[in-house]
Amino acid sequence: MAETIRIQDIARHVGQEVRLQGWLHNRTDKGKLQFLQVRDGTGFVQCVVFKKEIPEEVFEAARRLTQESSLIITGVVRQDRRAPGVPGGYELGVTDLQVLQLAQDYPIQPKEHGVEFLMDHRHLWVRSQRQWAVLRVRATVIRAIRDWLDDHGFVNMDTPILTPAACEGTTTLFETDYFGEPAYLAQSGQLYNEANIYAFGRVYCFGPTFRAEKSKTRRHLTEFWMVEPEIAFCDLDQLMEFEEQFVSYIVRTCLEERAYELALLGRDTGPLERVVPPFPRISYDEALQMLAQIRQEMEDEELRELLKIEWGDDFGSPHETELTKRFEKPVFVYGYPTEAKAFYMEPWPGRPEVTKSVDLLAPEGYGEIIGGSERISDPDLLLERLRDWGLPEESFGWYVDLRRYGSVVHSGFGLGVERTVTWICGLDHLRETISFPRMLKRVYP
RNA sequence: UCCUCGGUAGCUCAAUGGGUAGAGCGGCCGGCUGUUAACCGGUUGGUUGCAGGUUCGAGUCCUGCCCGAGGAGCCA
Repeated sequence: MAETIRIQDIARHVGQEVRLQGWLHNRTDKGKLQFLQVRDGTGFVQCVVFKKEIPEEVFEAARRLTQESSLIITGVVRQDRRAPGVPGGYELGVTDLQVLQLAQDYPIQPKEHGVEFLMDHRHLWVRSQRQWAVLRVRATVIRAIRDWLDDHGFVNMDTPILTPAACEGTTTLFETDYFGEPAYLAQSGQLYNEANIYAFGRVYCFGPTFRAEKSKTRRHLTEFWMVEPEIAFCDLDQLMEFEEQFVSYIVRTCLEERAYELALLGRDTGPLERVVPPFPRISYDEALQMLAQIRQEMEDEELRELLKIEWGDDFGSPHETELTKRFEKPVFVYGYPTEAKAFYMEPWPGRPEVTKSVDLLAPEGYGEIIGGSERISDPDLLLERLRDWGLPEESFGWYVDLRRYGSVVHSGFGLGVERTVTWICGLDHLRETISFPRMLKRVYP
């Protein structure tokens, strides 16, 4: 009996009779000649059925196949540059076909659909080529993240998802019942990993993060994945070096391993090829000057209004988008105003109104994919900040403790997986970068 | 929460100034030996988001509501 192979390995079987197990993705019927596009999870391949080459009942079975029917198909692999698929250029000259289930009325057609319809059918939409490509890039991004960190001395140290209070005390949290007490779904593991670095030096947590913000934009999910490395004996400059090496590795891995997928998505990989260290670094103050300049040259009245900003304000999406359009690589913006950032950030030496914080903005208008900072290492300063921010000292007792027993300079950052995948894939909305997105108006399916 | 746009066949959309709701795709039947979202012929298909109002007559005008999309704020 013919060997069962996977489509991704098809190039190694030219001239052999093989079996594929999969689903009918699409078809073209030319009468006595049929083209079946079959997918098996690892790729897409064209299977060609000639009436005169196979028994009548097999030809009839092929003729009656419907979109998404499950099947086992046997045939001889041959090279043909006309054959579409991933990898393209190979097709199967069908000799036998076994239909496992004939699908009825599959709702998603190979044509344009609206977002609402597709999201209602997300459980089926993931089968389509674009979604398949995006989600495979995501898997590669995640593996690249772990590989790089594991190879650079980081210890994976996952942190609790059920937490007693806001880590940063600002954004809205999802509340849940914890045996009669309120508990909240984590929005960051950072504070816990600031404890873990004192045991392991370099650590990272990687998991889902929850924000109950009523954000209704193309760059927000209520449940998203974030990797948060935290590093002992690391200041802001060293942090930026980590970040640019890290991000460059992720991008390069996708270029090397997901070339088919990026091509299928129509991604221009030119801008991604340029993602190599060092990345440009500008201060918040310089960024404000650039924005002022951009505003002056801006013809669009409405956009000019949106780009208004005063010293002390954090950037909004329009600011990030316009800034990053001016750079060919991801760009670091460091030194944000203290009042716009979290309580735990180390003040700039000699400028208490500025923090040793840094965001990494992805180019081509994509904007923030990383937020990070050097953390306060002095216990008295930290206590002062807790008071200034109006946070309950007793809740942060353990956190202040970390500054009492061998405190060291340390830094860390959080990278948003979905935003990174959106950028690498060149998408205009991050909802396609996770298999079942959770958004303001979406918890089904 | 605010601003803008939208909701008509399974899907994507059309329908003059208020006058019998239509096309493509899909499905079904038939044809075709190189298709790439094939093509050709036939056929099937509707509580126009919901409720009320104006009118001889409402997909179209008015009021309220529901749902979705894009953006702002907030953030990764």
